[in-house]
Amino acid sequence: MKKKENRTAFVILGLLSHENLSGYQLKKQIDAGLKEFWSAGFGQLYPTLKELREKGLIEAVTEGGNKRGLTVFSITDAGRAALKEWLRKPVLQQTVKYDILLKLYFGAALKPEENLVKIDNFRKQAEMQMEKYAQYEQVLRSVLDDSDDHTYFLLTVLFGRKVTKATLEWAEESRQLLINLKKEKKEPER
Amino acid sequence: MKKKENRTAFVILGLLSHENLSGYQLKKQIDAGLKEFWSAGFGQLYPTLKELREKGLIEAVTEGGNKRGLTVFSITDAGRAALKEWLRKPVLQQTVKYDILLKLYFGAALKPEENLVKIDNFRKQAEMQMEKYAQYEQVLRSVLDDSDDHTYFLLTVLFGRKVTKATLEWAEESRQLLINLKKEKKEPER
DNA sequence: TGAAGCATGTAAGCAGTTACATGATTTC
DNA sequence: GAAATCATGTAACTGCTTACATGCTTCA
Repeated sequence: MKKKENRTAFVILGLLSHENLSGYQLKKQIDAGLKEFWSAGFGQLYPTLKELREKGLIEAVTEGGNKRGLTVFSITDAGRAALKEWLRKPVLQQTVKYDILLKLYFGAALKPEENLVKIDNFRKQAEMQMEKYAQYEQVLRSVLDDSDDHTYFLLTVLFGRKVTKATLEWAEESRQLLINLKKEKKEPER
Repeated sequence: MKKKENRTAFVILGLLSHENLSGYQLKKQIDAGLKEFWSAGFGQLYPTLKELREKGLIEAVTEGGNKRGLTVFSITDAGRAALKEWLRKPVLQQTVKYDILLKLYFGAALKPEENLVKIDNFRKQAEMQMEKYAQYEQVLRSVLDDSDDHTYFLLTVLFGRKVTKATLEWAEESRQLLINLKKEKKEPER
């Protein structure tokens, strides 16, 4: 049976390639830097850490005199090799599952008004997202020359910004289409 | 324990609200009309159909004189009610997991050239996508007044088109950023 | 002293994927 | 007669989420 790649394992390896971290700190890093396109719970993180350790891809280092149970991990040479191998594998096209599109596809079962509310909520979320991206971008551009990493971080932020902006435009266009649908119902067949 | 909503079940209910279908036909409909934002395998479909039947949300009808084992399903009133209830539930913001962003986030571990190839492959896929969306859009606009459904189908196509176009712009901008990174390496610190 | 945050972990369960098995029908 | 497609289903597994358990530290 073809083994699926556990992407969480590679996210851990990737973050540990930047700096040594504990499980808890990994979670925080993911929530801070990757939350727009990745998420991970403790229930996934801790077992994966254990697995990576057994495979010799990471080690527990517990630096700074073992302050109450904090287990800090570092990546091994084998870990770095595994990370690079994964990074080099071509990215397969994947179906991105959007709940909003799923519900709109069957939208004719509801009134246009109800779908308009859905689109409006989506728009509001996207607007809040845009503000965050603008902040991220500003910060990253100001430290862009400090490290190659920053350019790559910026790429992911730019992606989010562009895509979110596109969804805002879509929301406006969709609003118009649904308003037209409403009008046709009021004055049918002309 | 809070029960997760089995979205595949609602996709089935949604499609059956349009017309009666067998498991095999459902798979084909999903691959044809929803594949840009949803996918489902037989291993998920058949057990879910069984479950929906046990709950009384769908019925086996086997119309047209039972031609060799073809089991056609229809939605019940209870099924329609369940579908509407789900459609009305607000859509929660979800993390959309993009493998390409994950890999680019850790891109500094590779050479800029390798990441450029990644972005270029992504761009090519997006370009092919765009052609499909253009075709879908043309067809749907020509039959827009035939059914309310078509407006809602069009919304999902427009979403795909806008977002894909945004990713194309992003690919171009990203290319430039990585080319700059390459140049800086050749003439460092000036 | 009590809340918030730090820190690690387990158990249960669901969604979804992959591979496999089986056989009928259609088409070249 | 072979290949492609139609058609249904099961078994095994993985990835991930949710809920729960536990205890320490910091700070108002």
